[in-house]
Amino acid sequence: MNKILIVEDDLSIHNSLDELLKQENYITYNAYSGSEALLLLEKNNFDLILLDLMLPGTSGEEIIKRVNDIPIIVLSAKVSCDDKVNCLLSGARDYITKPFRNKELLARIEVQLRLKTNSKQLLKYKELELLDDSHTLLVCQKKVNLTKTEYAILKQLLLNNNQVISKNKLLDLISEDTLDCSEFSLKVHISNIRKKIKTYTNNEYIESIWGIGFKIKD
Amino acid sequence: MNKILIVEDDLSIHNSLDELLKQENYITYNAYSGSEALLLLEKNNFDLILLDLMLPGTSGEEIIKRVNDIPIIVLSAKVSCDDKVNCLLSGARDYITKPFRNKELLARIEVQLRLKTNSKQLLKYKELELLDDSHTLLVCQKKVNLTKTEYAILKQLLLNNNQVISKNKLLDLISEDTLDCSEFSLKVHISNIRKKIKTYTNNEYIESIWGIGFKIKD
DNA sequence: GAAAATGGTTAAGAAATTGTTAAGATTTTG
DNA sequence: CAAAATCTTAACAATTTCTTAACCATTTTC
Repeated sequence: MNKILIVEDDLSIHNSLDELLKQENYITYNAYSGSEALLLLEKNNFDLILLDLMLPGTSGEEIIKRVNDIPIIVLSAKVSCDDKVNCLLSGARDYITKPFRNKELLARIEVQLRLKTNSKQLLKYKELELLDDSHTLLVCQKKVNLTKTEYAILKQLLLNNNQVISKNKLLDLISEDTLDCSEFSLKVHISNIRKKIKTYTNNEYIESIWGIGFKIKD
Repeated sequence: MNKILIVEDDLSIHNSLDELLKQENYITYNAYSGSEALLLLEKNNFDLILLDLMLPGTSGEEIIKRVNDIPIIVLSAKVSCDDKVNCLLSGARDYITKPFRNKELLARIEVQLRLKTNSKQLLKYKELELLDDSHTLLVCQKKVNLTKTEYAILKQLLLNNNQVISKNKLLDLISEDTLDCSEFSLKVHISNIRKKIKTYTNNEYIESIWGIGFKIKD
């Protein structure tokens, strides 16, 4: 679920952008002036900013200088080479001149967001996503809190996707992260993981192989 | 010293690109066909690829699919939206239509190379801002004094924004700034930082990941 | 089809980790 | 050197997680 901030004062452009992005399942935030954008930037963590240059309040160029760690795509009617070069050199990642094709905008947005997620280590399977560096599980893009042991178990199952892991092997694999885990508690943990996954989807993910162990359902 | 591979079969365009880049102190490598490009890619480690689409031998589109870890800027006479979208979605970082201004090309090259080197993030997150020189923290623009150790801890957490840092790793990271910090005192410091942040905002910023460590809340 | 074995769920208490506070030790500053 | 600031330690409280155990469901075996 990527969060995109739209900074644009022209209402009709702003609304059509907003609609377009929502159709693509982005979460949009709306600023109609430069100063409003700066306020939102203080409260939220965005994945991308779409930025008009000619804004009431703080100018787009000013915002580029203030923002450092969030990719910015400039959307501007200014077609001059100098404007482009200025923005790109002062920190913008891309510069698209109006009018533009929606498909191209979406593709260029994808490029920037791809860079973010590419650097992250993740285990993905259908609706499940395990973000290793933030130690979180996303089920249908929604955060689910797992305990240390639950996380370790699910990680091993996903690592050995579609392969059966015996209970003993599983216990062995997670033994670095947790001590004293027995077969008794393993089944409780599995049950708890299933319950947590079930809060956001009806699909079963952990399959029991009778007498042997568990695997991720194909 | 950045190494750029130019993949272009038109001799006059190729040569003028080569000259332009050399003037800017880039090291250029030259491929005049797709297959030649692939050969060079096997032997060398480039920082950037400038890629024409219509090539003898392997096509530009094919090369985009083969290359994964090197930023590609497509330079093409194809102006259609579909061509752009195709390239961008299949892995290119940028797409410039011919003819183009040299200055714009150079700026867009800078953007891609900047991403490589500019991995350090600014220490600003939502309502928090760390002023690196004066050892102060701004919470909602208000000054808060941090001690040396507190500053070091928060700095490491913000540098690894939204990523879990184990307690041991954290202690290791701050060991340059402070000696003898144990897990016992770490939790006291975290508690004190939280208390200080709380004087100006009700938002939680430092999250505990049970059994592992801490991270900045998303 | 009944008995035995395995798997699933639940709840409660045990165990481990984290949070808070205060006091004394240490370091820094004037 | 004394005062102030900072850091560490330790004790206790609060919280989260883990294990145990009982009970029920399902599958296998005989």
